[in-house]
Order: sequence, then structure tokens, then C-alpha cells
Amino acid sequence: MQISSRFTIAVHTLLCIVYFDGTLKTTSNFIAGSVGVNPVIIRKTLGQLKDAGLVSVEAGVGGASLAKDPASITLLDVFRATESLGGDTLFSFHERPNPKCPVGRLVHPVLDGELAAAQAALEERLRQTTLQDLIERVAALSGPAAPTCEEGGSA
Amino acid sequence: MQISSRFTIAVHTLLCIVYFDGTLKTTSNFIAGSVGVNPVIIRKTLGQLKDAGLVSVEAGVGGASLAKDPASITLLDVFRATESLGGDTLFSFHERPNPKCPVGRLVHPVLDGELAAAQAALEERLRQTTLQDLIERVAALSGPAAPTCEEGGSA
DNA sequence: CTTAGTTGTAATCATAACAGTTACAACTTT
DNA sequence: AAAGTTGTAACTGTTATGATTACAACTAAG
Repeated sequence: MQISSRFTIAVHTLLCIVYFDGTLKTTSNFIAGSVGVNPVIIRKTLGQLKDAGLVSVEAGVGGASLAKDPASITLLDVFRATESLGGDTLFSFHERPNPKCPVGRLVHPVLDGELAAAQAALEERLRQTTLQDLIERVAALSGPAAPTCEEGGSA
Repeated sequence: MQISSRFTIAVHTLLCIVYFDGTLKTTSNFIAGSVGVNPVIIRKTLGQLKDAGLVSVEAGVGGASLAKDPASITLLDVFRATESLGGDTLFSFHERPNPKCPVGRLVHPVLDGELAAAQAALEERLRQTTLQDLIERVAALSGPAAPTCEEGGSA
């Protein structure tokens, strides 16, 4: 089972907001055109990012902007904002191990720590990359051209 | 989105096979009683573990046994055997980033490496724990009592 | 004040994955 | 031949995802 695309959609959304900052109004429709998904998906994503304190969205007029320094937003922040594990761990566990069996009784004590450590390793790696890192790579690769974006490119 | 419970079910299955080795025949029905799931789920899990070369299953007579030294089976082996990402990565990516947009064009080159690194960190941590490690903890916690298992404990 | 554009959210729909369950052919030992 | 087991197919129910439509609330511009 894969981790949902909400995470990469959210990163893409943030990159749009930063990349086009000051030149274009980043509405949900515009971002949806760059990401290639329905605008409602972007609105929900922006809602999650807003709840996490990463962006602020202009009601009515439209357009989103960063609420924090891009150097202080890590991929882990985005991951946690969008992959709502909400109290749950990344790994799901079968729910009814038999308490009358030694293995069933001990599988949680024996395995939980390992699963938590693996999740922690993933999250630690995500924490090492910031939005600033990513936007610098985009800027380096996209060159000095003015930031523009034709919508409806591949639908 | 969580990683499916197939992984922990498979680990539980392997622990049963090792723990009851030589004392009880570990059929899919028996293992299902310890894990707390339907026997067909165990058969499918055993099929995946067999395909990965981790266990061998006796057709007809019933019962499964390890095909390798427990010290040489890591959680990563089990993870790859059961979470059939089959060519795919752990993170799923939105499928239609707009190639006419700089961000849409560069989101893959910029982000793919980070996602791969995060997945590698998770897998590297899983690789550090062997089935031998886990079974030793079970043995230590379960004490010297003879290995038995009453089925149907919590269903 | 009206209009246009946008956000936030609800409601539906289709699809896919998962897990439970039943059923049954094929196989092995007794 | 009989009993027990595996491997697999088929069907069901549940959950998550993503697409889509619709609409009330909001803001700025004219």
C-alpha cells in the first residue's frame, strides 16, 4: 500500500506559492492547473496546510501565501499536515492478536518499538529537507525566465 | 494513509513458525488463531513469504517452516515480501504535473530524490532487525513454559 | 450596490485496496 | 478411501482516494 499523493500535491502546491510569489496570484484554480488535479483537491490541501500554520489563504480575493519562512518548513511538516495519521502510526497492526498465545500476547511489545523506529527514520529524513532547498533547485533548473504557467497542459 | 496490516501479520506468522517449531504443526488455521484473522489471509501471507524464499509450506500434510536462518531474515525482507510495491515507490505521486509550468516540469527532478531517500531510511532501519532478534525477545518475555496456544481467544 | 472571482464545504460518484468469508479442487498422509 | 490441509477463486462489505458538481459566504472592483 502506498502513501497517498496528497503529500506530493501539497509540496507541489507550496512550491507554486513560493515560485510565483509576487508575480502571479496563486489561486486554487491556478495551482490545480500546475499540479494537474481538480481545484477542490487543492482547496482541501490548502486547508490542511493552513490548519498546520504553513500558509495563509485570502478569503474572497483568492490566493495563498506562505505563513512561515520557507527555510523553516520541512518536508516532515508537510507530511504531517497532509497524511493525517492523527494519533495512528504509519504501520497498521492487526487488531486481534490472541492473548492466550505467547506470540499473540507478545507481538506488540516485541514489534511496536521497531515500527516506531522505522517511522522515526523516515520522518527524520523528511525533516532534513526544507522548502527553501527545493525552491532553490527549481530556480536553478528553470533558469532566469519570467515565471509563467500555461494551464490545462496535459489533461 | 497507513501501511497495511499484511506486514505485521507476516511478522506474526513468522514468529509463530519459529516459536512453535518442533512442538506444534503451524497450519494456516493454527496461525490464524494466534494472529486473529481468517485462515485464508494467512494462506495468502504464507504464499507471499514462500515466493520470497522465506518459508516453505508442506502441501497436503500442512504446516510451514522457515527456509532460511532466522538471523538472516530481516524485517525489510518481510516488508518487501508483503507490501507489494512492485516497482512502485512508497510515496505515490500525482500523475499529471503540467509540463508547461516550471514547477510542474521540475517537481519530479526536485522531489524524487528526497522521497527515495526517505524510503531508504525507513528500509534501512527495518533491515537492522532480524527475526532472530524478535524471537529472542519473545522467548525472554514468555518464560520457560511449554509453547501452547489456545485458539479463538478474542474473536 | 452590483458584479465577478474566489474560498470553504457538502454531497455524489467511481475506483481501488483491504480484509472477511465461503467454496472447492488438488495434494499428502494414514 | 478418508481426513486434513493448501492454493485459489469468487463474492461481500468497508474504507480511502480522487473527480466532480453545486452552492453559500466573502472580498475587491467598477
